Amino acid sequence: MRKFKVYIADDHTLFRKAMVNLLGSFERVVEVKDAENGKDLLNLIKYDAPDVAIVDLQMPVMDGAETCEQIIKKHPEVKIIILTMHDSHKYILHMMEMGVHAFLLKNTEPNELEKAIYSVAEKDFYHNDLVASVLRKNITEKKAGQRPHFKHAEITDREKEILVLICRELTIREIGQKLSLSENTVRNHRVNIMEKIGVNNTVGLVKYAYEAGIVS
Amino acid sequence: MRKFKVYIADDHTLFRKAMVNLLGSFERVVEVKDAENGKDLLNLIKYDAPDVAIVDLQMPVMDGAETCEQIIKKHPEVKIIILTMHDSHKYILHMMEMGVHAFLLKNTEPNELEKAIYSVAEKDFYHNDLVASVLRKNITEKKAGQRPHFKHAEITDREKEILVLICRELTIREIGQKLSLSENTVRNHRVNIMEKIGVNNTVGLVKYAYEAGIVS
DNA sequence: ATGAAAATAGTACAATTATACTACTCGGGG
DNA sequence: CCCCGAGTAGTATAATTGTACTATTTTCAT
Repeated sequence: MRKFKVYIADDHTLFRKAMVNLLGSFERVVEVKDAENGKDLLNLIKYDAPDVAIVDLQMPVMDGAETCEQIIKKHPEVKIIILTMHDSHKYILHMMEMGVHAFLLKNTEPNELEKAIYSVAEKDFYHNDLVASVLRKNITEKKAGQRPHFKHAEITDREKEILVLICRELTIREIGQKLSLSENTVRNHRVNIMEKIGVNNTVGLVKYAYEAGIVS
Repeated sequence: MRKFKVYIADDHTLFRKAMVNLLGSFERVVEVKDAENGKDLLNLIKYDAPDVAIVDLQMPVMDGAETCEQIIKKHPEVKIIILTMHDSHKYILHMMEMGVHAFLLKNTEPNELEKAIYSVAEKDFYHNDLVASVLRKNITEKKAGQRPHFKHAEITDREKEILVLICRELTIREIGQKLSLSENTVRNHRVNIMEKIGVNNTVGLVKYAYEAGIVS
């Protein structure tokens, strides 16, 4: 029976440490290390690669998506399990395309996590209801053929910067002043973000920022 | 050396179960029970009261604030520790007034949680940096005397209902239609919410909803 | 039964956001 | 060398939100 090395990245220390405990109690897990953000996780991996990396989607410093992209590029042998609070279909699809190996909500049972670890380590993928529903939704939406298919374009650094300021309750004008930009430019960035993430008002922007871990 | 019974309420099963593990490993904790929301926690307490209840501020069904209010009213002997992801000064002050015994961010170290448990169980309160900063801020704001002092009024059920719909990206008009209300009424509720929580635009509303656990 | 809080509805105007375009510059990859 | 995406800036208009009030009815607790 193979045993596995597992690393976990999450910015909430209490959750992370508690998870380290839990993971350590799994029979086929032999070693657990933890990191408080994506950057630290990458450093750990560079030094000594694990079988499985568990990554919180919501993290500051380097968010889950970027972290996974790096891991997949530099260490394709490491299997990735994404943990997320919100079942945000948007990224899940995007990250499946990137090659992530499993998605779990933070309200799953510990034994499902255990199954998922063994599954990704041995069979490359863990297929659960969450993933199934995302795939199904994707199919039906394609059939309906409504929107221009949803650009899975990443939002750029500049756009992210502006999104952060929007979430600090600044108006377009104030953001323009702060960044020494024309209000029109800021407005354009804002519109571009909204198009990329597929929303059409401020509420959608803020929700995205929360769910992507760009704020708090 | 007294030993303590500790209950925890959190809607994220993985976090909760991991915490049960962690709590069980503390020397002076003899019994741990968990509930996935405020209602269940109250039932547990009614049946057999613990020394300390750890409550997540962000929960559906019955949110942290309401849960604490009930516990304090019906079981004043139970000490309460609030766990929160966001260091939202707003509620912390409000909940301190209610009589909650400690506040911890989810990114504190496990041993701080352990200290906090023993402190609230024996000395009624655990004073940390988070609490200190809230108190300091409260003092300075009072001195500055800017806003009409910030009503710590609870938002009502109707207001909460409307806030939820706002967070579903409905406009005032759509909410009015959905609830069979005049747009003006919805607008008024919206304004009242904003005043109560001390924000002045949509972004603030959505952030509050997230931080209070009213959405996702 | 009486006062307070909550819920309802209104008017009017200011400010901001949302939509829909065009257009120029710059740097990097094919 | 040329194209493309990112970043910048603009115009114009519609829609929605934000502010500031008044006012009536309902509901609930003392």
